[in-house]
Amino acid sequence: MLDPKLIRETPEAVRAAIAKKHLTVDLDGVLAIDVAWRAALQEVEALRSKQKAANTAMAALPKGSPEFIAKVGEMKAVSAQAKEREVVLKELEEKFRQAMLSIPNLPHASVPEGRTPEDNVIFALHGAHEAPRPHALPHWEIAGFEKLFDFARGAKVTGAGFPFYVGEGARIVRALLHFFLEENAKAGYVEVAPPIFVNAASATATGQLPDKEGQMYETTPDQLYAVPTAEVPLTNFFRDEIVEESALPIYRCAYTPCFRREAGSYGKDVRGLNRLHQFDKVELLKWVHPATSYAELDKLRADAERLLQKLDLPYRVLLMCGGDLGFAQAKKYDLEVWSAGQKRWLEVSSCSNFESFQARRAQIRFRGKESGKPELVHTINGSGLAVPRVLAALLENNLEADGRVKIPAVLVPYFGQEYLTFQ
RNA sequence: GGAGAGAUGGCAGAGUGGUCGAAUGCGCGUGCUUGGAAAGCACGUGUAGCCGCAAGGCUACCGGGGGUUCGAAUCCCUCUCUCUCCGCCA
Repeated sequence: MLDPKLIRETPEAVRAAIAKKHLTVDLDGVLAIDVAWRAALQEVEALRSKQKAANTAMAALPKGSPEFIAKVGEMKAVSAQAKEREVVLKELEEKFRQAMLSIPNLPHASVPEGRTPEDNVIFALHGAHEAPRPHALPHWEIAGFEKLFDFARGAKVTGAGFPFYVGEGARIVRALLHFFLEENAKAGYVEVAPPIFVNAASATATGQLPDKEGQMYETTPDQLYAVPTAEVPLTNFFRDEIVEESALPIYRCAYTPCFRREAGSYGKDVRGLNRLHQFDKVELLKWVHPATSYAELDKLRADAERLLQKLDLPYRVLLMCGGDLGFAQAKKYDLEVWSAGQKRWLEVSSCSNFESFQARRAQIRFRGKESGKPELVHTINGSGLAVPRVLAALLENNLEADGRVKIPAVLVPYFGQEYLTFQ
């Protein structure tokens, strides 16, 4: 959510910033609601003020006195009017809130212009993704793949996109998660194991609601949402709290399974491990002082990159253009790993600065030393990392002539073998 | 799942229809005192919205929502959460 004062005082700047995201918002409509709301508010407050004054006067009068009775009669009318106007005020308030929730975050000045994914800027390229890999295959074509990653039985038991990981398949997933968590701990992120269901208030605070309602699995009858990413419970950890300024920045990481309905996806995107309804991911999250948030974003991105470097996987970093930025992000980098068998880049991490957009929805603040007043923190998050696509790249890039997959040296202590043998 | 008790400011804890944004204590801040500190003393100490150039003013908030009333922290309904006992259970 944006600061209402921002759209009220500098609507043209807001309009221009939203245009950079290639989104359309009825800003004039929002401003009109705002004007009506403020008028109604002043009306109601004047009536309440009248009631309060009468209240004080009546307290001093003898209960049954003629003056008292006259006052009751007089105030009945005021009370009725106040009630009536309050209904109008509440309606406008809700309308305004909904309108504000529908306004996207504004992009940072350093975000490049652009409309589509083709307009994203290649910010960095790491590793020799073009090196010849004569044995590379799309991972789902590797002999024995379906034994370790059993999609057929997953579909039977649950549905498409919910595979079983069996034997070496389960162990390589566990090894990757363990590796990620250990590396992140070394980088200063405190590990958290959060709830994997959240309530509507939490999903609203991070921006999943009302914007992406259909993307989450929802439970009945309790109306909880299966987390699409650990970002949601993690960010909400400090919801409605004021943290110590000296505690900032706060670094946390969490492993959770992630659940996404992925309605509308199709084709090559959903083959094999490319896109699942349930997948494992470690998320990095920071609550930071606004003055440091862009430096902290760069650091978080570097932390995520280091994981790919240690796994010796070629990757690139995209700086997302305005049109490809999400609803809530002010700036975003995507990390994409090279998948030698598919000959394409797979997104394995998305590192974003939300500035105060989530913090305002979630009311996460710190008490500023200077002002003495609560101020909104900035939130930053990114994957570190998402398992299935890293695994896909690892399988494809490291496939050898004999059909085995070489395990990266850093992962061997976690996996316990030097090769994945498909046995 | 059943029965009962409870939810008040940073914390503890009063307050059962009117002058209560809320006693008191603790904590915190500033000042006095001191060689310095402690103690003591004095004053101050919530969040948010609206109006205003400002000084300032007004309004809301006693777990959430709704109701009764001229008037609600206080009465009624409802939801959520916490605690105690019972049941069940990894």
